[in-house]
Order: sequence, then C-alpha cells, then structure tokens
Amino acid sequence: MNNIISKISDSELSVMQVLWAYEEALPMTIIRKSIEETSQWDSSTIKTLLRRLCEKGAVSVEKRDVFYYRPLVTEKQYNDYSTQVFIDKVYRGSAKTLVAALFSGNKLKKDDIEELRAMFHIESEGVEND
Amino acid sequence: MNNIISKISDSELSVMQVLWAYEEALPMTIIRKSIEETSQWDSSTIKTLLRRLCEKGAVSVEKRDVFYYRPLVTEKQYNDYSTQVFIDKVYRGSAKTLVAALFSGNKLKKDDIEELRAMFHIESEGVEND
DNA sequence: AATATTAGTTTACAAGTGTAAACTAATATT
DNA sequence: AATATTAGTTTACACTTGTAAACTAATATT
Repeated sequence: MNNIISKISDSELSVMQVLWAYEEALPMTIIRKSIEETSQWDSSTIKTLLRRLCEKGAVSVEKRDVFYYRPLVTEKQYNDYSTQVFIDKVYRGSAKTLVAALFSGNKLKKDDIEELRAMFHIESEGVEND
Repeated sequence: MNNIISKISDSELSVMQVLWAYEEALPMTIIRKSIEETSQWDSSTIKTLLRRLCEKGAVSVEKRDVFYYRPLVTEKQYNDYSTQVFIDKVYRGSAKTLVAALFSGNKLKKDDIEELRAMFHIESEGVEND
C-alpha cells in the first residue's frame, strides 16, 4: 500500500484529490469538468494521469456505459503516509519539531491554537500514549 | 530564493543537510566522510549532486587548496518553504489540519504535547496574531 | 620514483514526470 | 446523416533524478 502511495506523483495527486472529493466512482466527464475549474490541463493529460494511476494500482476502472474510476487508496492513507515521509525527510522524524516550526512561523492562527489546545487538553487528561 | 529551493531534489537535500550540519564551508573530504556514515553512495554520486546544487545556485564553491562548498540557502529557509509547499499540496493550505492529523495519528508523544501546550499557552496570552 | 587515493570534469543512462498530440470509436447535436 | 465532441489507446518528447563510470590532474604513501 505504502508502496503504491510512494509512486503517486504530484500531478497524479491532483487527480486523486478529485476522486476523493466524491463518494462514488467517477467517469471522465466529471473528472475533467472538476479539474477544469482549477487547472488548464488538456483532457489528454488527465487521461494519461488516470492511466498511470491505474498502472500503479492506485485507481481501478470499471466498465459501465463508460469507464468509471475509483481510488484504491484513501485520502487518509495517502496523507498519513506522505506526512510521515515528509517529516522523516525534513524534520528528521520529529513531528514535534514540525509543529513547533509551524507555531513559531505563525502558520497557526489564534483560533487554530485554541482548537488545538483543547484537543491536546482532552488527550493529556484522558489517554496515555507512548 | 524559493525558486532555488523548489529545485533541490531529495538526494540533493541529503547533501545540503551535511553542509547545514557544520558552520563552515566544507571540502569534499569531509562531505564524503560524513555521508559515508549513513549512505553507500559512490563518491562520484556526491560529486554530481554537489555540481548540480552549484548549478542550481543552492551552493557556492570557493577555491582554496581544494574547493570548499558552502550552502547559499539556510536550513530554516528550506524547511519553512518546503513545509508550506507540503501543506498546500496535501492539506490544502491548512497547517491546523496537519497538526490535528499528527495529534490524532499519535505522532506526538505525551511529552511533546506538554511542551507544545506550554508554547501555545504563552502565545495565546502574550501575543495577538491574525 | 611508483603507486594509490582523491578532487574535479565530462559523459552516461534508465526511470519517472509533466504535458500533450494523434489516432479510433462511440455518442450527441444540428 | 453530417459534424462535433468526447473516451479511450498509443506514441511522443524534453526535463529531472538517481546513480554512477571514465578520465585527468593533483597529492599522499610506500
């Protein structure tokens, strides 16, 4: 699975994100229209990306009247894995260092911090981890 | 600058990280020895990576008895920028969503959370941001 | 001095990526 | 029915990346 995830390229990810945004398998038409809203890729490009995603095992196709494409990797799986890879690469594995950097770089707004503090609070009272 | 950073590849990053780990410009000898501790790259590979980093403007060379290599991008610049790119790509720009995911995925240990809570606490009392 | 090691330069080369054109076959629109 | 649009397949092509070999020149070691 992680094997599959690590092969998804940035352009391919954009296509996956469209698939993740809907609940059901999608035909080209929908994918194309959805992507046209934010990018100017030729439909040819989208077709290539879908084909590559299928080859990599990240998407399956189902023949109905037309092909329907369905993600085989969930967004959470992708996000969790690629976050870990990113943290290992840039922050030598320390999630805490990353969060501290976000905080001191003002990437977290006051409201965000309130929310996170509440989360952290519940956790530190109710659960033991590590 | 960001332009330069976005061109640094993963392998090249490993070389940058060696340069960042020292204070002064470094000759090949040191770089090679330092990298040998953790990877089995041929010294040829390291030379190629250094050359590419110079071409990209991420490293400068200074001729003394032998060439000395010096990073032109700081680790903080790199980390900040690449973190932003990552968050934009995966978390649609929301640093808070990323932190929440780290938290609920147990990537933060109890001690980390304590530390971060303390950080957040000071901030939310002392400073207004956004 | 002869040999081994290393720095630096040039060349290589396959795999992956971004981006698409060119076809064919089906479907929709006038 | 003729034409336009679209889905799907095949082919393309330059650029980047990981990884190094081959060569030259300098330096160090025996």
